[in-house]
Amino acid sequence: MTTARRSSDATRAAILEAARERFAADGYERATIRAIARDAGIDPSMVMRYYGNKEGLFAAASEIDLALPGLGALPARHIGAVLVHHFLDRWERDDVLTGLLRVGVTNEAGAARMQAVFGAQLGPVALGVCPRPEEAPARAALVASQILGMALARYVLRLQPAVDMSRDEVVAWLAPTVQRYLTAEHP
Amino acid sequence: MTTARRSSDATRAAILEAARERFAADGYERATIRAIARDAGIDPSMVMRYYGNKEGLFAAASEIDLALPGLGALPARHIGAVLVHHFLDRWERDDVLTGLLRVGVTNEAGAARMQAVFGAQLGPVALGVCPRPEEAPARAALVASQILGMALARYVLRLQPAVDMSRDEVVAWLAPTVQRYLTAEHP
DNA sequence: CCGATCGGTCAACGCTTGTTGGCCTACGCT
DNA sequence: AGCGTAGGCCAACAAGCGTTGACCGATCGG
Repeated sequence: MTTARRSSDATRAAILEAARERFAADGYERATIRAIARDAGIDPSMVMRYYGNKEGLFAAASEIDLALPGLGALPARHIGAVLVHHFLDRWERDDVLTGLLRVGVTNEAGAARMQAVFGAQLGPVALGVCPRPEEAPARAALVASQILGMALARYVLRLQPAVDMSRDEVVAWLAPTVQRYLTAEHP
Repeated sequence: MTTARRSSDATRAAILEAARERFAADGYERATIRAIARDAGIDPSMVMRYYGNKEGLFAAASEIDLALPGLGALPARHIGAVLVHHFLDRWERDDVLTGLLRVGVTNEAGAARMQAVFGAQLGPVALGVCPRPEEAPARAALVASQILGMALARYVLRLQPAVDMSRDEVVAWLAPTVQRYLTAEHP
């Protein structure tokens, strides 16, 4: 027994998990392929075999589904609270979003991915509830700015007061903001 | 005439300006000392002479004064709008803040600097206008989250709808949010 | 007029990075 | 039993990085 062998898929998954953690913790440049390979318990060259190059690895590692809840059923007045709550959940479940944010700030491809994710997944929600359809993109961007800003302060920069707030407090403060961005009349 | 000589201070300043631009455009790791030196028109070793090492250069390049306006004189009801307007100005005057944000997301020292800047300069403003003094840090963090979030969307990630909004639109949307975070009763 | 000082270059160092290609070996199939 | 193949390692590559120290010429005070 020199080295334990795994199925190809198991190794792929191990690499992906290690990559997600390292991208989230270190950002794109400082998350080295060598470190990721070490975390996954294999040789760096395996990463190249499975994902082509570093960009390809990041592309695979940053695939994400925000899984925003269906909006039709619930009362339109509570949509702000539901949305904020859901985003906090999503952000704390794993570190894919943190990684995406960290990379998106420095890396062109990361920024593009971020645009795509929020555009495609928050856009429809805004379209569904806002008064005039042509305002939907701007309203979605406003919501994104507040959600991303809180995530930035709380999970990335770790501003002390933002970290100390409870989830309920965050929801209580942010929900009315999001609600207004989505449904209020254009000021 | 082989090479034009400058005063020491002029070169220091040239380096600092080049460093600010590169840090803002590329983040900490990709902003290389060699590239900064090239921009400033000198040899990389001069950067070391003047600023010791890369960390020292960044520390010097990220010194910033938010220059928040005095809050005493103006009517307390307009403080949200004034604050948002001022931040947009400050953000667009030069790229120090963009650089600080870009670096703060990946770099420990950058995050610390960001915490210091916003804590020390936004904190007092919150303390001056919020109902209960012990809530000031949390309120300042909330304001920071919205301001930073908009800066992130507009100047770093460049989400299209956020870029397309006029300054007045941004102020109109964000001012009530900031106003509420600072002065409203704890929800 | 001469020597110190100042602004500046040059060449190299040790190291890390992404990436490549060859080789090895255990396993599954026939 | 024997062979192909899949999973994996190893060693090396070229390039780029931060950083160092020796050297050079202009300038300026005595």
